[in-house]
Amino acid sequence: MNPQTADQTAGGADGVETAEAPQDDAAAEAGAGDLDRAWHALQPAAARRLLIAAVEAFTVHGYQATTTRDIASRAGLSPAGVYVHFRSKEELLYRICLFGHQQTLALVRAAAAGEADHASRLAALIGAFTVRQARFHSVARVIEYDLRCLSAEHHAEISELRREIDRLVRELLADGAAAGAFDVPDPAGTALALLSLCTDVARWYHASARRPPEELGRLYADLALRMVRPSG
Amino acid sequence: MNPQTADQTAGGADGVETAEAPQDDAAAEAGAGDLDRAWHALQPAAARRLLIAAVEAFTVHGYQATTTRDIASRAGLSPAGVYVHFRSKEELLYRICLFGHQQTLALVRAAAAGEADHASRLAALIGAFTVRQARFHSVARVIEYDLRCLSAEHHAEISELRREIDRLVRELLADGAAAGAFDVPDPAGTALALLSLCTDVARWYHASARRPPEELGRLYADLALRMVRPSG
DNA sequence: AAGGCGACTAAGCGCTTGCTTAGACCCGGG
DNA sequence: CCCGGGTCTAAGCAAGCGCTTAGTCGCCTT
Repeated sequence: MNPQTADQTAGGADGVETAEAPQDDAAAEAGAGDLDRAWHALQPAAARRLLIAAVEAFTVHGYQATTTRDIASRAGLSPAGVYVHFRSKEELLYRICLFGHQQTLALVRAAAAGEADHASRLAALIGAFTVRQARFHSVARVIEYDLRCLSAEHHAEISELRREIDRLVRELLADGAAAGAFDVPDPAGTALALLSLCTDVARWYHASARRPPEELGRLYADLALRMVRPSG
Repeated sequence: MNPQTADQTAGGADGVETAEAPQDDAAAEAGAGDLDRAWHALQPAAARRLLIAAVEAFTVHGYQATTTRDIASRAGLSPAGVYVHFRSKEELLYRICLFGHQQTLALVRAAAAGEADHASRLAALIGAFTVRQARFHSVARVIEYDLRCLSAEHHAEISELRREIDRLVRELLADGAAAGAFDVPDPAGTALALLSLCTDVARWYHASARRPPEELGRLYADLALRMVRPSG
């Protein structure tokens, strides 16, 4: 339907600019090797290749504007080859969302569990989530942007995972406040803001961003601590 | 963190739940009266009706999945009626993005200019931006989500406006830090985070959110001040 | 060597898309 | 009363969509 520029800008030092170009692959493939490793559990290989191809295509054009022919050709198959492994285009999206959310939830749980005090737990959680959103920004973008294209049933299932992540953050803030470690007048609102901040990384981050994932993770962890820091 | 098909949530007290339904209009039309007032300058009336109809449709389905027939019928016209006023579907999106960004830029400039000290300026800017993103969440969502569907030329033009907003925030942070009012180790990163926070409101906010725009604005302004507050 | 089975393709079906065309309608000025 | 120009519609075109079908290929088992 439309020509288009591959990424949009948020406005920050990282979000801005990227002159027009690399369009498909330079940006997507930087993470594609990582992704192939991270998703190695997905078998058979042709199915995994299709999922990764779908992530690339969805990231660039969005779910709705991506054709199954595009996905198939990125995976080196004919158009009909997709349907050997997946029932429909929507199932590709569903598998991406499901696996992506499961991995994120596991990561966030582990990060929060590995620390002793409330502040370290919050910093670890926000930092780990941010790093993941940046490193796997292609997957993250599909997961965050194209959620609404899922069928009602699949959407409900994924929403459950998202609520679980939300619950984790909110409880951490409430516990920290109860223990006197945090000053949080509005725990629900603050949890919302923190997750929103991490989520939105998927929108503006791109492979050539000048800020590496780890540095962004440290920045966001610091900002999170500032948001809950007692004032005195 | 998420309910249903029509809109998605980020996860907080506001984002969650809204049982499945009103889909098209109940949610969109709450703000549509506001929008008709806010966009009254756009003439002729049929063109404005089409733009508002396009905002509604794009918000619900996204630009790519919206048909020109849907837009036309929401505006009470036949499919061909669109092309009397606009060259193409993309021009509708462009006009929405252009007008929306111009209004946001003007609002943000005015908010920052109306205050004396650095902290008040920051709070006013973030608060005003947040309130606008929440109140006109339909427009905001189109503007933030569907940017990439613009033609390369139009995309570049809108990006210029976005960079201007970014510059405003970054300079405010730098000035405040120079004057000793703020503690900001990473002004560019913090500006990015602040704008990202406001931008993302468009993703999760919906008309029936339990938190009214003004309350969210106060929360976000407070969080912004906490992010830059000197630690002593 | 024969048979069976999953992976894959060439071709194409039915449908929807953005947009065009030819013409009907409305309304104010002569 | 007629005309001219802007507004709008009914009908439809070419292109592209998701997905199916019928059949081929190549590997594994026996």
